[in-house]
Amino acid sequence: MLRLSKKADYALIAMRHLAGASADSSVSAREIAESYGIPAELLAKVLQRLVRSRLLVSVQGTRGGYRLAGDPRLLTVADVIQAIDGPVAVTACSPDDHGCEQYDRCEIRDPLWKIKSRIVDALATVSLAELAEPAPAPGTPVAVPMYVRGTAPAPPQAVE
Amino acid sequence: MLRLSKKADYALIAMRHLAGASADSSVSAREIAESYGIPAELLAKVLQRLVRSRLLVSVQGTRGGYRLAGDPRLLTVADVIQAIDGPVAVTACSPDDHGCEQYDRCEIRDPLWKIKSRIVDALATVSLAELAEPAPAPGTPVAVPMYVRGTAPAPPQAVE
DNA sequence: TAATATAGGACTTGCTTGGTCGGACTTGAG
DNA sequence: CTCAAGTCCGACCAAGCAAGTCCTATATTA
Repeated sequence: MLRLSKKADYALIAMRHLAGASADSSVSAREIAESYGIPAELLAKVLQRLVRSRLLVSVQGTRGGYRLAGDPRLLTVADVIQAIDGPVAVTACSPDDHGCEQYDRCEIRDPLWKIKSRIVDALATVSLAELAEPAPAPGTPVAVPMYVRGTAPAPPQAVE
Repeated sequence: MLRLSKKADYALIAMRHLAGASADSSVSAREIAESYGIPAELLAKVLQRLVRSRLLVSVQGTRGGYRLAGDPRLLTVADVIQAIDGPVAVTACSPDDHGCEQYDRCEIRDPLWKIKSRIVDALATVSLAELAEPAPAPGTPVAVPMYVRGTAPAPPQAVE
């Protein structure tokens, strides 16, 4: 599995949309919802959470809406996902919180935590700017290392 | 989130345990379950699934149990997780199956698929052998690229 | 044959997720 | 000042899924 939640999907779609919009106009939740066929009330709640996480700023009142809170080249997919779904965690336990029956007997924590940090890394290396223009011309400087492009031949095993 | 299921946890714990056991003796489900405080019936079903996926072989009857089906250096965490939770998928849709309302409007698929393949990659580069000996002596040859060790700083290169 | 394994389907339960509703607050226009 | 459009935000509901239990069948050994 490892599927991310629909709310996270919606958040990414909206953030990408806003990354494409001009930086000083605000777009309403309803407008975005209609563009992509997303339940408006739900998207609203998602956007509110993004505001609370300081990824968006909201403009209240008539003709209000949302705007990115920062440079789309610096906001990453990881930021969005963590704002919605909470911190990425592969295991039930973390260095602080041993929320697991077999914590003391467990021998697989450490390697899994390493894997987790590689996953966070994968999420953090894709910026919203990249989402907004999915086919960057070769040589376009996008504040991100290049190994993210080049769809990883997914080594030995059957990926599916 | 991105949390993996408890069944997958149990599977990894069991597989690691078996990777540590001698290769020609079989270990029963109950034995493993008791070692780690895992519900026996549940673990049994997990192990059965691993047999069906050809990661384990089972020995029936009294003093039966389970054995790894292959070299622990070649079996990876990705294999185990995919056997239990099904193919890793970050999005609801895949190149074949557009299982999503906003498939045609959606612009974030491709980058997310790239991220997915990076995640699979992270899972596939950790072998059961590595799980079994979490602190490999420097220089130990374990059929796996070395950038997986060296925890977090996430080396900005290589991958391929 | 008795004891101990795996194999596997059916079922319960509790939490999470997706989605809805209704009210409070903000702004802009008359 | 007041009203309407629109946003913010918490509470609520329902369906689905994951975790765990139970029960039966089958295989193997002593």
